[in-house]
Amino acid sequence: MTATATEASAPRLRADASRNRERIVNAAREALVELGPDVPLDEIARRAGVGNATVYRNFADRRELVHHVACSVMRRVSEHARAAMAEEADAFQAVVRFTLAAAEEQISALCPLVSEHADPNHPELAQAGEELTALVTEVITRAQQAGAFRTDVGVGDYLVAVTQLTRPLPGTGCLTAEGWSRRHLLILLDGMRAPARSELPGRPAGMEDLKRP
Amino acid sequence: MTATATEASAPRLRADASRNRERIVNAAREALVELGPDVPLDEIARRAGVGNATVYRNFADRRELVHHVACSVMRRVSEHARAAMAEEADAFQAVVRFTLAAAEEQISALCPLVSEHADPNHPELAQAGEELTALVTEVITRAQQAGAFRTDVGVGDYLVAVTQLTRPLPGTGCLTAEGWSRRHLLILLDGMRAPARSELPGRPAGMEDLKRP
Amino acid sequence: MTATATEASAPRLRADASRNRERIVNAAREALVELGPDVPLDEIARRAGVGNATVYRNFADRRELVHHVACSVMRRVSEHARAAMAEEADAFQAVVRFTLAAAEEQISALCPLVSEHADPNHPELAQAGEELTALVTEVITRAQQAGAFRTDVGVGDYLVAVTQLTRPLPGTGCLTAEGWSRRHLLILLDGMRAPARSELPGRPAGMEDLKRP
Amino acid sequence: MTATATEASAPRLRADASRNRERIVNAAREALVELGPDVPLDEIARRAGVGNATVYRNFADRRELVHHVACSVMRRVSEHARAAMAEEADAFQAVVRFTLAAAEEQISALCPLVSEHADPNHPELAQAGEELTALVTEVITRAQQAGAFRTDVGVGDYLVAVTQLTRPLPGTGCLTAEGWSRRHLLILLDGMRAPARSELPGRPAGMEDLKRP
DNA sequence: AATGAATGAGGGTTCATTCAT
DNA sequence: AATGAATGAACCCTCATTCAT
Repeated sequence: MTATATEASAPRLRADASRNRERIVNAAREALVELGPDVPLDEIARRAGVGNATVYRNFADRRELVHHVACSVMRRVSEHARAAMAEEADAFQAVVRFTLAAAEEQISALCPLVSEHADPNHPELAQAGEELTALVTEVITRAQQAGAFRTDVGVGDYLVAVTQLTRPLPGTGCLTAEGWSRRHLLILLDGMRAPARSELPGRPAGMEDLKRP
Repeated sequence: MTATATEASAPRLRADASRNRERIVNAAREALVELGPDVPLDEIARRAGVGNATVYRNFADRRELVHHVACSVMRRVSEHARAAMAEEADAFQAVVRFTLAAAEEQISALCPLVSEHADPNHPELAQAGEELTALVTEVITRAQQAGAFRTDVGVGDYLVAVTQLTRPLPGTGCLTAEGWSRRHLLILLDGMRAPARSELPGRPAGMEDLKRP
Repeated sequence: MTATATEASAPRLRADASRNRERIVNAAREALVELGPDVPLDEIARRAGVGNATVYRNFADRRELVHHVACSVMRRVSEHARAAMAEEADAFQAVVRFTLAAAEEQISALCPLVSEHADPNHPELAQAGEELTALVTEVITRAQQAGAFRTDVGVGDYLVAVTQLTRPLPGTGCLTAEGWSRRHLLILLDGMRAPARSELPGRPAGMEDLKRP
Repeated sequence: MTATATEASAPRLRADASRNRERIVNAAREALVELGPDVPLDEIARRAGVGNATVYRNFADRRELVHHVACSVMRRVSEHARAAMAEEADAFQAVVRFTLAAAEEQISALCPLVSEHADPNHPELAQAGEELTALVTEVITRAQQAGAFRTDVGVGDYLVAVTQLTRPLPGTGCLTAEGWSRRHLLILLDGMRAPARSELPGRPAGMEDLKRP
């Protein structure tokens, strides 16, 4: 059994099983963004073109599925951060580019899911989060060091505000992301440019302020 | 006075019944903001300290309860708009004051409810919405005419962006409103000050762009 | 207190209370016939123009209300039996007349109620039933003794068959009684005339066969 | 064979699922006849030996279940009509045989269901009804043409009267069908024999008179 | 005495999850 | 391994009945 050898280390999936897994995660992302966090798992199975039990074979429960969807999105957004820093000469322009790219991934639509419907302490999710966090921090810090980004605005402020502005508009499918959110993000970023036009209450929020007890 | 007028049509409520009705609406607002639009009505009843059927006696179904919660909040926010215009000499400062006051009413938490869980065409709700809309438009327009507010930002832009920034942060109770949203709102408003610091794509969104087919 | 004297013996009702009682019984009969045995008591109260609790003040529960409705109808039908025998010379014609009169009282609509929703052993109901039974038996027996009514058909047969034919036609309000049931009753009665046109299985059913264990 | 054809459109049921479906329909027929049209679906599930949700998997709601029960019974009764005409030489005897056979299927118990608890316009139900109607009309018409059946009694009269006589006696399980209804049906049929023994008010009711607006 | 309001138990229905094929 | 079917828990809502005015 040559196959058995590899199975031991990381139970390597059969080709079709692996394909199913991916289709489920993609279907889940779409369905979650479109129908919200309470979308029936049967609906996800239907979109993926598999039986509902197959979802459970791959993901023990909803939390685990959400977990993988979140990891997947975070990794893609991290890529955007790397690309923005590598390819944009102007530090503030890198912030703008990254912000718009992240918005298109609808990363924010997944935030409600993570906190409520997945375990934020899971190592894999934590690691994807930390990597993303580090990259975002770098993007922002560079712009601040270039004197283009207000220093009374922290990375935590940036992340939460951007997330909020790109969340799907309530009673709609999710159309805002495509249509308006670009305008609103740019307005917000204008407000984040140095010099500051007003005095903010409280202190700049860092990443550590996002942790919840 | 004004309250009595609103409910004048009903044959006059008994003292205790009236108290219950109010407790239910208040419990509903809290629960809706805290647990989201799918909060079980039994939970609302529990918080209000009444049996579940009492909720149904007062409000035929979830839609009707949401309807009343929404009307109630809208009226209070309209009051804030009037006060801001009456008491603030500086036109932009009126925008700031109104924005922060509306945020504290958590009006944004109710938007998802109205669009999905109530009938936006109900006369009472429509009227409350129109009154609020007219007032917000006035607040913004005054600031624009004073040369303090970007003219490439419309009332629709303002409303959606502010709504988004004040929505309860997903997997949390709702704490963001109190804590951070003030900072984010002020940053956004800084981005809305004239002169514009960047060029926005698309056209300013007016109130009419909020209507959905 | 001249009034008090009479109250002692049989707690004589105040004029308005007595009127209410009667209105409730009448509303109940109508509602029961029209909407079926599961009609909400609130609907009966509404039709009677009283509060729902007034129904309970007069009748401890649904069973008791049904009880009184049944007694009331039975007494009226008994009157028809007496009148038919007194005023019809032909014995079979007395059967016909009584049958049609009873049908118009919709007595049959109430049978389902009595057996299921009231206590058939209650003295008052039992007595009304016995009186009615005795009268019907007399009507039938006279016709048999006159040689006009099949002797292989018993009073029990007659009662059940007539009851069935005059029950409200299922998915309708109750229209059959008025419209068609006259025709069907007359056809049935034609089948009951002597001489018999066929041989029936079993034995003639008497009143005693209606009792159920 | 015939059964398979009926359900041919569905992608093919698993053996156990098919068994369950049938058990549910049978349990439903029994329970509906015994407890009436308001029988809790949980009771039906209990009798069928399945969980309540299984009923919903097979039949979207009560209406759909009733629909299938009604179709099933109608088809069986149509068979009786065909058999009676094929095997009985005497035309009136065919009426008698068919009537008793239909009674044993307790078809009448289902009438209240169809009109109120199912969609009488559903194609499948409508077709089953039309087929049955045509067959019954033929059975009666043949007897009339043979001079054995009153011509002042229409098919509509026949159907309604027979239906009423075979309905389960109200506050009882349903025992009357087996026990007494045979006697009453035969008496009624005696009344329908030619020549007529009395003059009926109104006009003979045809099938078209059963339709309701 | 009579009312309007409050209640709790129960039915219909949906959905996450488990089981048998 | 993958599927379709089965399940029970939870929610919404109604109604008989009791309570406070």
